[in-house]
Amino acid sequence: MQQVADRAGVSISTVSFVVNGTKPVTPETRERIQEAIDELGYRRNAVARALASQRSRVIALLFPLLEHQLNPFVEAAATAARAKGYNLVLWPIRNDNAAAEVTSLIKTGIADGALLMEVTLEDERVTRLREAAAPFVLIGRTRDTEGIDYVDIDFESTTARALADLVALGHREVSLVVEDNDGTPLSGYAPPPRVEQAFADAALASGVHGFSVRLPRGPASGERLAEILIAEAPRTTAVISMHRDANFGLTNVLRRRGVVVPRDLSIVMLSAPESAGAVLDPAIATYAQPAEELGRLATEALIARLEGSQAPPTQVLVPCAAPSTHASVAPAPSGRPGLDAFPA
Amino acid sequence: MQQVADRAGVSISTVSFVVNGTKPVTPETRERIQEAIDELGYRRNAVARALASQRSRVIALLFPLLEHQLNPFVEAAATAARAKGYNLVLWPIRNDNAAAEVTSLIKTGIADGALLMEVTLEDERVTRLREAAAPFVLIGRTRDTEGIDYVDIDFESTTARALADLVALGHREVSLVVEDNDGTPLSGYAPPPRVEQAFADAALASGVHGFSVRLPRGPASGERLAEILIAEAPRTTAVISMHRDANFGLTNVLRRRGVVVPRDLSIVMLSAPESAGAVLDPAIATYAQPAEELGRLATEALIARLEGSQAPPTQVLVPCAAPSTHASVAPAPSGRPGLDAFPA
DNA sequence: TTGTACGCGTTATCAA
DNA sequence: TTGATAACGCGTACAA
Repeated sequence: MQQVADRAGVSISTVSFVVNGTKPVTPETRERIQEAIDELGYRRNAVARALASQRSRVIALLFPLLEHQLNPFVEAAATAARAKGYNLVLWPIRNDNAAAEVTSLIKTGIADGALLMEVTLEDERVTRLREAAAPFVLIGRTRDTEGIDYVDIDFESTTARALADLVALGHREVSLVVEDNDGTPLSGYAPPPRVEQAFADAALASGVHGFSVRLPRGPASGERLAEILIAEAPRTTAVISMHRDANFGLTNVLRRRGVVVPRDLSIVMLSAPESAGAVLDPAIATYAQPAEELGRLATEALIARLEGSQAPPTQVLVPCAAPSTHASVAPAPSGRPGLDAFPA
Repeated sequence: MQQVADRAGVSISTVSFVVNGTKPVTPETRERIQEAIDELGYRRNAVARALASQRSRVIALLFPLLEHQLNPFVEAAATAARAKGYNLVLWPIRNDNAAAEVTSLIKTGIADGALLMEVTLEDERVTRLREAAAPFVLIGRTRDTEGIDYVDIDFESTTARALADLVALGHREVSLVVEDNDGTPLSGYAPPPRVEQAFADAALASGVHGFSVRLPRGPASGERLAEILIAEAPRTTAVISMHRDANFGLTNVLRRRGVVVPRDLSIVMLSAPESAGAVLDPAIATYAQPAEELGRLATEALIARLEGSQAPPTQVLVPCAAPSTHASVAPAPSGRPGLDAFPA
């Protein structure tokens, strides 16, 4: 602030008046000050402001820990942070001006570091945080993870595990469905291709015939998936799904045609909330995403950095948990006709 | 801090050493200081600490605004707050020590005010915030709302509306299912009884025969509901559901018995996320809870108070939105046999 | 082991 | 309309 004042040839209070609009200032001096601010990239310090004004400008969102209403990841992160004397502030960020958002976050002193959700392969927020020299931890991974702290779901091992579990039951024709984020704001989101690749690798390694489908989000994709399987992979005896909305439509169509899950077709879900499969009939076996664990690990890793840890990057992959129900999984039916043989 | 120091007969820095464990202090003096702290209820000011130590101890959780991963209410609140220069910090709170939590929140200067989620009829957080003289806004309502700012769902009008919509289609035997939170941490949660009451009133007023069921959470409740309806209210031609988990089981059982939705039975959901009904087959008509609007309104009301507004309390009730699909609703079937007449 | 005093970056009061 | 300066509440060299 003093630097701005010097540069504009005014006193520090005048700068304050301009920044806050507290008192009238001549247009000319206001302009000079604004220039100085821009040139220096000055941002008022939120902490000092809070101390001087006796107002933090922070709103607390009190939520009872008993009922899991919030995203479990967020909840775990908030809890882990508080356990270590930190607070978690929500920072919604529009991708189109990640730059400004991130620098302001750090320069104003609001936060010491950041946790990044929904990381894409090339994530601008990462660039900005690095420039700002602010510690951060990714939930997910960028393409280049050199020297970066992250925690992510171990899609590779989870996919291999899911396939292996099916293979152990005699399945030899397995289909995979993932979400297609192309053309959406989430394009560049890594998990779907990662799982596709892992699926292809694991299928090859275990001599399974793998069939892979990408479908956009939305409930319509379930029925579409059924059609595709019937037309293009009718010998499929098991479906691995990492698609939020496909399962309902899929099971509905199958049921109408007389395909019985799991007798005729096994279905498992990958990396979904634990509760996602429970509502279906039969309950879908779900390799549940370790949301709480990721939230906790990420937060703890970040706090370690904030407290000066110079340890090598935390790069943790957590596999999804094994299904708690197996109602949707059965041994591969021998001699089952192709799905296309069931009545339409 | 000075007061603590005086009372303990030491200097202010010694107090700091004790509070932070920065330097060794004789056990005796430490004890004297601790006593003074307790007696005075001293809590170190987080803002001053942040300024002096150059560390805010705040972690930012960066989430892209594009993908609605978080609770829509929370997201809307965070966004509305930032639009007005405030930040939203997540404050998970255990009901069993709401007192300590809330006072520490305010006394440490971390937050200027609070938003309360999952409000119960007698909510200790409210008592504490009042004592602390901190502005707050409820999402929901306590029993006594005298002078309290709140925004809530208008369960009364939404329930009446839902019933009226069914009545207009000729339904005269309607059943309601709500969640039973008795014996759970959420006991004392107001919405279920409110809706029951509104349902009873509206049924009476419109000459409808209303049947009402309470069931605990969990997927098992859907099948239980079906059994109950078949046994106790077989003439029901429409179900109003404000139960998170009941619909899947209900439709599954009905389908197995040959009951066709909506031909034989109409189903609507009350106060659920907009997407909740879309996954079923047919999609369940949903009176969607106005989560974003509540988040925004609550935040704006709180900020108004923080900025000194002396206006009378904001007490807003927002009805749920009309369903965007009606696939699960049809005119009441005339001459349909009782549900108990369908094959088991 | 304890105390003194300065600095953190603002806001706000009062004077000019 | 602008400037000087005292808070704001704490951390921490440095001194004792």
